[in-house]
Amino acid sequence: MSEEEWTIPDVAVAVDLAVLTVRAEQLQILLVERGIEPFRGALALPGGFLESALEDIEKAAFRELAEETGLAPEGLYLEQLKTYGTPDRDPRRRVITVCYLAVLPNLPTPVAGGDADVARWVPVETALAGQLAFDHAQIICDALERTRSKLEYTTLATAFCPAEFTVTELRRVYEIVWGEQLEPRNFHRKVTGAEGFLVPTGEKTIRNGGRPALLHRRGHASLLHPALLRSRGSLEVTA
Amino acid sequence: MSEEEWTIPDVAVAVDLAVLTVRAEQLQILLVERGIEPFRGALALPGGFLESALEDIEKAAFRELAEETGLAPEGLYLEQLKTYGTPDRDPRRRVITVCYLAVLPNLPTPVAGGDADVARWVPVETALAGQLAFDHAQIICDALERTRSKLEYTTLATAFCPAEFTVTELRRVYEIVWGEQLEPRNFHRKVTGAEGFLVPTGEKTIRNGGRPALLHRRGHASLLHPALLRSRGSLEVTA
DNA sequence: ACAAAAGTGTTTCCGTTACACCCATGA
DNA sequence: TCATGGGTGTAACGGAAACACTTTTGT
Repeated sequence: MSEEEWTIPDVAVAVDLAVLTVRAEQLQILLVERGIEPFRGALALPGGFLESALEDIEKAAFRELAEETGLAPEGLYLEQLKTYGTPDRDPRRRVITVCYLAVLPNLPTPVAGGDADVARWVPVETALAGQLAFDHAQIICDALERTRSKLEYTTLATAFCPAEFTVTELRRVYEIVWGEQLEPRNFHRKVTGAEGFLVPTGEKTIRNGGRPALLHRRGHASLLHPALLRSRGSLEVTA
Repeated sequence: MSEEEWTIPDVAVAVDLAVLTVRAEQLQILLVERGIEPFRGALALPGGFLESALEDIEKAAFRELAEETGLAPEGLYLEQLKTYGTPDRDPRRRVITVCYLAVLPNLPTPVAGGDADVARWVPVETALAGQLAFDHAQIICDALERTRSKLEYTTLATAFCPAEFTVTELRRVYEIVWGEQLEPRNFHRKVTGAEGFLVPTGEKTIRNGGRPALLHRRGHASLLHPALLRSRGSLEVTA
């Protein structure tokens, strides 16, 4: 913090959200269609400016999420992703936006409620292929890489699942987010053997057909050790 | 980005720096002594407000670093750490600060030059034991954990070293940052075998006494795979 | 010759990979 | 009884940990 305190530049602070879920066997992201310029008609991340000079940033993220989606934090995972502040990222004025990454289970209530303009789920692949507002394509890429990476060394994958889920459903999350197949046997051994990852409920489900599968809840662990690594065909630089 | 664009709350945007280096066999951090209230006399991270509404955040980080330390980016590593914006973190007004993590080699020029008030290197342990301004203790903890973690799966450790260094010097970086001893033989095999981590210069040095050691430069790789993991006695939650 | 630090070989251990088969249910 | 998905055992492989000895310099 500098000692001098002259003029405070006129900078607007916003919060944007990259909300991910797995729906219809695809990784999808929550996007809104912009109703005004710039980028009118383009898809954008849900978000908005701080409501007051006293609103906490993370609280603002929760608020925006609730406003845009009508979602209460039921099994919600939220973490700060990164702050984007290139001077020209918004043509109207200087805006820096603190972005959050959120992960939700697939919701029975699609995205109703709230004052949601036109918030809707879009497959990530589709989103990145089209025109996105501002630098939101970059933000989505960063959110994607963060998510893929966190699946390796944390228990984040369970945030994509409902409160009770089967090992196979969890494996599908990994496969869909990473875009690669995993050995069912090895995956099963790994996740059931990892201390604090899963807690068997004792119940069974036949919702996927075939032999009934044991149901599990998330365990208390948030870190996974040793990690569950994806095959290194896709070694990109994040650092 | 929200559709509404009413009043923009009056929020000041600052940049703070957690600058780390290894000096005197210790992990040290660059701190300044505050000359004004609040927290007058306390140690704080170097940083300051954006200079204009058009200054890029990362550029501001570089500028503050140069101003406070007189350092030109010579082998400098800089990455965004996290943004801190609790409403009450600064008693004067609402300030959100985008924090950066920087890593430097041990400098011959301690921290002279510039308009540095009283910027000086402080062992991290000492810093955390004392009174720090604002939420800077938390920021330093986050910087520490990020650094320790990045040593595992990236080549960040070389940023602590001068342009040319020995394998043992690199190992000392790991040992000091992680606070644990490493097997010299296994470490040597690992880092010399890792594709793109080190490039032998062919030169030797006797600066550490004993048998002359081969000198190396940083290689092109920024990711380390497989990772070089610390022993899991200290499993803390970051997620 | 000796002290000091750098460099090398090998065995053991643990976790992952790559396999094929049996089990429990609904149709 | 068959189709569908769930669950298990094991051998081979690869990287990491744990170990002691040789090499090259200065003194």
